[in-house]
Amino acid sequence: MKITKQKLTRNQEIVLNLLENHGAPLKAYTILSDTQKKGIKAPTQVYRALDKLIEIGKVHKIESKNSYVACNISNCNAMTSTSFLICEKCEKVTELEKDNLKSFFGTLSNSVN
Amino acid sequence: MKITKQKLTRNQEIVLNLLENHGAPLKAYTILSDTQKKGIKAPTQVYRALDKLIEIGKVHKIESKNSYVACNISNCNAMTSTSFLICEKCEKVTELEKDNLKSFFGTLSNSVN
DNA sequence: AATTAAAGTGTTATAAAGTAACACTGTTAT
DNA sequence: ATAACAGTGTTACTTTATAACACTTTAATT
Repeated sequence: MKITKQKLTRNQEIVLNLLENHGAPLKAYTILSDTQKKGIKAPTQVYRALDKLIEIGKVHKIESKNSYVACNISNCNAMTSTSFLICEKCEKVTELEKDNLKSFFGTLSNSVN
Repeated sequence: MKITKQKLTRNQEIVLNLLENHGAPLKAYTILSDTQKKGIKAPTQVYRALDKLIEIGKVHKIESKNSYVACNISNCNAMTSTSFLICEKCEKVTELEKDNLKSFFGTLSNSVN
């Protein structure tokens, strides 16, 4: 069975499509204004869609930028342990494959408690 | 020569002392209300102090929590490459020594460009 | 010592980011 | 079919952070 967007609702799909087409992080209010022609009218609608997309791992939030980006890792099913390299000159964002990161932090967290 | 707080200004010291005494992350507006008895009256004053303290490495921002915490690494002089383990149950925050992290990401970023 | 540059201060106002609440609608799932 | 649940649209609001401006302090320079 291939992985599709079928279970996404209208608003969720609008937001995800925008993020995927854009290919770089966007701010919530930019998403709002870029989707108003499609019928999204209030911040709440954007944030609700983002929350769901983040929950299912399709979108990640880049905390340090208050921005949201479509996951570009194929067959991504990790909702957590994401991280990004952000170029301080050109702002280019690169998502890291998370498995190695997860084990990296996993080891550390064991040694801490 | 020992490392002191001498070069900090009044507001910077008020904010740093609060964070150090508290020993856990605080939000900017909590810092504001907790320092009003000491004369700090507006968000700007808190953010300015935080900016400086972050710049010199005495304080780190925890982006995912919009919170600020005093650096607890002795002789810290790293302004970047900090990271934290945050317990999802008790919210306990543990700062990681950054050298290993820095090299971890350093290797990755070389392989990405 | 007088002057100037740089950093910091106090203040008011405002922008940006995110959430609460409520009535309603569509979609499964027994 | 009807209950349970997730999603919608809407208004209002809270939280987080910054802009702008006039003024003061500190240290460095001639």
